[in-house]
Formats: sequence, structure tokens, C-alpha cells
Amino acid sequence: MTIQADSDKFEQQRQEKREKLEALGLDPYGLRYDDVEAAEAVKERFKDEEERQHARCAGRIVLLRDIGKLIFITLRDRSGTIQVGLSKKMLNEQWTLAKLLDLGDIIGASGQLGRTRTGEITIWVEEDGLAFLSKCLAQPPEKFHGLADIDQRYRQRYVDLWANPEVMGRFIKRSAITTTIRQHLESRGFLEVETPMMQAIAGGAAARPFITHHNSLDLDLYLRISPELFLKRLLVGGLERVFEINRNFRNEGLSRWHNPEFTMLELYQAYGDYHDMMDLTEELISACVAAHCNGPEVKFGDLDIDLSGRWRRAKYADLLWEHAGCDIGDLQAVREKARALELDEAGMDDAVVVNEVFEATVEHHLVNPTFVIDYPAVLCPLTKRSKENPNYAERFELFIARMELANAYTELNDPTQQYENFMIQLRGQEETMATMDHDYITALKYGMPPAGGLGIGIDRLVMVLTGVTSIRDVILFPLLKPVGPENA
RNA sequence: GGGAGUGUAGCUCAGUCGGUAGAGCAACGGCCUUUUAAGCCGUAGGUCCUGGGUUCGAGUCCCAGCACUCUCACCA
Repeated sequence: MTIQADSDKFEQQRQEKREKLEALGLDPYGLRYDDVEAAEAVKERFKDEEERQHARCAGRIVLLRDIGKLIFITLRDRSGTIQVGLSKKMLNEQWTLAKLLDLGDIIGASGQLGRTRTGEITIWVEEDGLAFLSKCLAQPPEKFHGLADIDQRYRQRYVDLWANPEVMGRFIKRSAITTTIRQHLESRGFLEVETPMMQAIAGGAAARPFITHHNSLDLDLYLRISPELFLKRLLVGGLERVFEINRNFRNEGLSRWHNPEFTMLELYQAYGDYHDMMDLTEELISACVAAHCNGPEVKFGDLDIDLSGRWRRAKYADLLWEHAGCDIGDLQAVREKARALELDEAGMDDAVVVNEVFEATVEHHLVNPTFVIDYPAVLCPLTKRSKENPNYAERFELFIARMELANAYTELNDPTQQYENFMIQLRGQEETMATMDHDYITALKYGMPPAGGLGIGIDRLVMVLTGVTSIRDVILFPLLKPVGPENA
């Protein structure tokens, strides 16, 4: 279902209006329109200053009230709305045009500012002050409820954005959040880089990749599941502090928390470790909260989340003890707990059972920001092991609102150890198309500085900071199945 | 992939026990110079998601399919 079909009668009617405009010598798809001021900025500047002022705005007609020889329009641009008043007496010849306006048309309006009886700030369009910028041929959605059908909102985001102002606001905020992150990182000497999205070896994570094909090389390539191994090559090259904010692609199921393509911030800091990454994570997210949220308390569905202060840092093993009641070293007890949770533990490796129990018992308690630190080393093939206890890896995951939001390590820079870990990881992972990345090992042989590395899921961060519980509401065009012509 | 739910006018939604398809907004025609989801009078608008089946008769009941939502599974 789309809003309008070619044969649509509404479109016919609007086409006729378009032809009337053309008959009057007007281009219904107008030219450049200079010196446009944001609607909200106009209202702001007129708020205190009541003297005669001129204004010039452009935007889409979202409400239209025709009361005879006077027309009131609510004009929306990306800043908000402003009322435009058109009067027959003031417009003279252009009054004919005013009467041809439809909901959804994009117009320019210039004239003196004034207030109506009820105090609404209004641009009273002067003679020749009305410009047709684009005729809307499709029927706009209902003015009060907007576009509510979720499927249609995602498929026709171009309508959703102006029909539902909070949607536009959310995506503007998303952009502002990544800007804040970039500024923060650049001020700390990080360099933004871009690494391959198409990779011959899909490494840096355990996930099934998408496959694509290069024709003239006759070469199968993978869409990256992670930029990690390339970014760390840059540490070998000496760039020392690098970050990338871009898409990863994972060929997995869809859910409220998963879109097949999603945006990650990944960064690497030479001579640091995972403690630095914890501090940096806290700083980055706190900076976003300070800049883009109304206070550190945010609502997320039914959850109230407090993002203030220093966040809890809790060891993986301690959390397991706290919520599952078993000692991570007591595999008997862990397997018993797994059976009690009705997990099918019989065929699983010990470490997998531990992690399953952890996920089943601990994660849903992690509502306020919590750094889960010191993961079992076997779960972390790219992470340096803890000096005090080599069974654990210097890794943390940050949970907020029960979601995994960030993942960071002290990076493993020993090529011999890395090679062994890859070999272990490759066993029994045919499905993920995992292949040994020999060049990465070679890179490590040249020497990679000790480093901290961090990944933050930008989509999920935006979810938390905007309070929406579906990842599709923070992605402009989430993946949907195409609608066949028989369903159109 | 499993389970549950939703799909009716351009949009938002009603539709009783199986008996002629409804409202508001939008549209079209008319009135109206300070409206605020403007108002008043009138008109028009339907592949009831698709395809089968049951029935004298299906928007409604049954079967299959499609899309979306929730949920489970998958998922560093």
C-alpha cells in the first residue's frame, strides 16, 4: 500500500490545479528561494521585538484554514512551524494563486510579521510575496493523527518525517549526538578514518556476513561485520588514535534491538587499556546526555534510567554470583543452574554454559549503566588476558536498559597468541565463514602498540537517549521486506 | 524459523449474532477578513490485504498465502 496510485482521483484533482498554475504562467516546481529564515528563529526574534519586521520562510503546508477572503496556513520547516496569513486585499493578483494552495504544497512566504487576535505570530504575505516551490500531487495523511501505520511510516519515511514532527526531531537529535561524539573525540586527538566495508575476509566478530560479488575481479566479497582488524592495522601504521562511525552488516534475524545494518562507533587508543576505555565511554555518553537530554534521568519504555554520576563497574564473576548464585569456578553448580533454567547445557562447552547462565540471570537486571568487566578469556579471542588471572580477559561490556551498548578491550597485540586464538575460534565455525586473516597476524608481527579499543552501538545509544524501544525508530530506512505488486 | 496479534475510503478508525459498507479528517461545490484539528450547508469516494472454501447469503466463519507488530529462537 502506498499513499497514492497513478490513477488516484486525488492526484487527478491536484494535477488540474497544477495545470491551472501553469496556465497562469507559473512553474509549480519553482526555482531557488533565497534568504530563508527558520520558522522558529522568526518567532524567537519577534517574541520580544514587536515593531514592524519582515520575514521570509519556506516550508510545507501542514494545515490550511480558508475562511473566505482570508487564508491561514501552518507552514512547517525543519525547525518547526510558523503561521502564514494570506488576505485577498493584500495579495491582489496573487489571491488567485492563494486559492489554489493545497495541503502538502511547499511554498515560500514573505511579508510583515504580526500577531492575530489570539496572539499567534503570523507572516502576513505581502503583494507578490507568495512563491510556489513544489506542488504536492499526493494526498497528505490525516492532519491530526498524522501517519500512524507503522509499516507505512517506515516505507514512506519521507512522509513520516513531516507528518509526525517528533520523528523529525528524533533524527535531528541522532545527527546531533554523532556530531557531539565526533567533536569530543577530535578534541582528544582521535582521527576519523574510513576502512573497507567490502572485505575478502569478514573478521573482527563472530557473525554471519552478507556476501556480494565483484564482477570484473570475479571475486566474492563480504560486507564487513566489523572494522576492528583494519582499525588495528592503523595502530600498527602509527596513527595511534583512530575512530570510525559507520555501518556494520550482520546476516542475522531482525528484532527490536537488531537491524541487519547498524552503526557502530569503533575507536582505538594506543598506549591505553580497557580502563581508559571505560572512562572514555562514560565521558562520551555523558557529554551526549548533557548536550541532548533534559537531565540525566531518561525513560525507556517502562524503565526509568539514571545516567548520572559514575557508573557501576562490576566483575562478570561477581554479577554471576549476585544474580545466579553460583561460583564461576564451580562448573558443577553452573551446569546445575543451567538445567534449572531449562537451558540445554549438555552439548555446550563450559564457557558457553557460563555465558548462557549469565545472559539468562544477570542481563535483565542491568537497567542503569553498568560496566561488566573481566570476561572469561575463552569468550574473547581478540582481548589481552589479565595479568593477575589469565583465565579472564581485560574486556568490558556496557549495559544500559538491559541492552549491550558498548564493548571494549585491552587489545591483544601478541601475534603468536592471536594466531592461536584464531585457530581455536575457527574450529566449528564454518557457518560464519570465518577465515584466518593471515595479513592481520603479519601486521601484529610488525608490532602493534598496546591499546584500548572500544565499540559503541550508535543506534542503541540513540534509542536510550531518545527513549524509543525499537531500533527501527532510530534508523531512517530500516530493512523491510519489499512489497510485491500483488500487495501494492 | 515457531507462537500471538493486526490488515475496512487518501489518512485515523468503527462495523453487534453471517443479512444493503459507516464516522471523523482530507477531497469536491457553496458561504465566511483574525482562524488555531476553524465553522456551517451540500456532494462524491470501497479489490473490506490476496486466493480458495462453507453458506441462499461472508468485512464477519474455515483453509492457504502476503505484509507489518509483539514475542521466542538465531545473534561477541
